[in-house]
Amino acid sequence: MARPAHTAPRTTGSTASTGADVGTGGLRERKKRATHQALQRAAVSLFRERGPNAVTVEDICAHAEVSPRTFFNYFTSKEEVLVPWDQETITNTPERVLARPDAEEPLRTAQAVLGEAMNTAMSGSTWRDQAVILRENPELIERVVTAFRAMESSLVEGLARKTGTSCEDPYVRLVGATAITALRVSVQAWQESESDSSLHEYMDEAFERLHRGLRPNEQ
Amino acid sequence: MARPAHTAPRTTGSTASTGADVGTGGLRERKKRATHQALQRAAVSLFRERGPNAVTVEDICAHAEVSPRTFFNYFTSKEEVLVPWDQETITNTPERVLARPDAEEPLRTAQAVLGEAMNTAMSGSTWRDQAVILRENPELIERVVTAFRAMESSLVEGLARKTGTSCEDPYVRLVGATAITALRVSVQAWQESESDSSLHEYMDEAFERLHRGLRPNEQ
DNA sequence: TGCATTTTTGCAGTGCCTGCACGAAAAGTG
DNA sequence: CACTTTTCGTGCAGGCACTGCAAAAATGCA
Repeated sequence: MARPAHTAPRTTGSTASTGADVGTGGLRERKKRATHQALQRAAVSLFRERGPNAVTVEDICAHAEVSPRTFFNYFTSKEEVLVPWDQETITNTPERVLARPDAEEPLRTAQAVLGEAMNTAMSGSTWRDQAVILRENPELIERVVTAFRAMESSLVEGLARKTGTSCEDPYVRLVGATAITALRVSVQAWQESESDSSLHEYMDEAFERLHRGLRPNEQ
Repeated sequence: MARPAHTAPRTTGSTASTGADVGTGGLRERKKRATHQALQRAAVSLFRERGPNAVTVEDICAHAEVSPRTFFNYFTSKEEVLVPWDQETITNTPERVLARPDAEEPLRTAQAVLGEAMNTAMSGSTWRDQAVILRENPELIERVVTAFRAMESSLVEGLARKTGTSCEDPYVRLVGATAITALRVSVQAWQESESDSSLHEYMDEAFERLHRGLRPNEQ
């Protein structure tokens, strides 16, 4: 049930984005990135082939050519390979919130910051497949939500600092939680639409509705 | 990971509320209710004593005096004992949505129906303890959210029928998801406040903010 | 009482996930 | 280049959640 902090190889500085910055850091850094990526690629690939239920951690590690034990040095659970954001993006969030204009309404700020975050996520090499897996196995969203919650906290922290209140402030919390929810709904709608339209269009629509107090469309 | 339907004893009609209707139905019905309740009580009680991590299914069953196997005839997971709603409440939801005035805005409808649902939940004998457990172990909320998702679906279905659209309609989905989120935030705030004020006050505040487009308090 | 149905239980098994301790690879040091 | 220190990969041993299956017990009904 509860997942305590694991003994993951610490991320010593520098970006940990999957795609970029490949040559940065020492040998160690590079190897860690390689292992992480290998595991993620293997997992996502197998998940798509057979469906997540039919893939064991052992399978993943066989493909990634590491010991099964190693998997849990990088991910706390089997499903964590599906989270769209890296740690960097999450920890960055408060700063990015503070970087927004002072006069901006919190909901708008959240919209903008989450938009940026999704851009980062979508530039990852496995995003497409991840999206397909989540569409075909909606149950998994529950598990992935843990990562969303981390983002929510980060968002709330930023908003709290920006508005000069605390993270426990009900208003700030509500904005954070609602924004994440809007994101979730948008991603889902976007995935189901097999669409040519971009995720951002769905996000804009959702946030616009929120901003209008969720009133029904006057037509 | 994914939790397929389990082989639970079928709930043949009649309410399954923990407290009320104790004498209804045949011996079988009563015994089933008794077992369910015994398991839930035992689990909640042990969770409070030792913390959920230190309680095994075996422990729970020992206290409830049933076989460990039986636990999973009633609950699909260890944490399911913590969900605040019974199946009845969830399946009822679409009807209750339709019973609301035609002119009412969807967000208001959601607020009203969730309010009723929480009243039912709070009348359960284990609610107080459940609330404490969730407060002390916020990680568990993630798991319990599964049940919230079921409620969300039910809510969306009702709203869709009420407004003459489909369950896939983005607006209806957004309202449902947002309402559940507001509920979650409200419950959390209420729990943390050690308060004399009622949950409904927190819910009203949250929904009012939503209705106003999450704009910051003009002061 | 005898038969059909439902629920409980034991058993055996799969697989996630953990702590621990050891060896190897890499980094820092002189 | 040796020498120490840190970090990472790995094997092992084990706990525990959860599942399907089939026998056994309990209940409902004629």
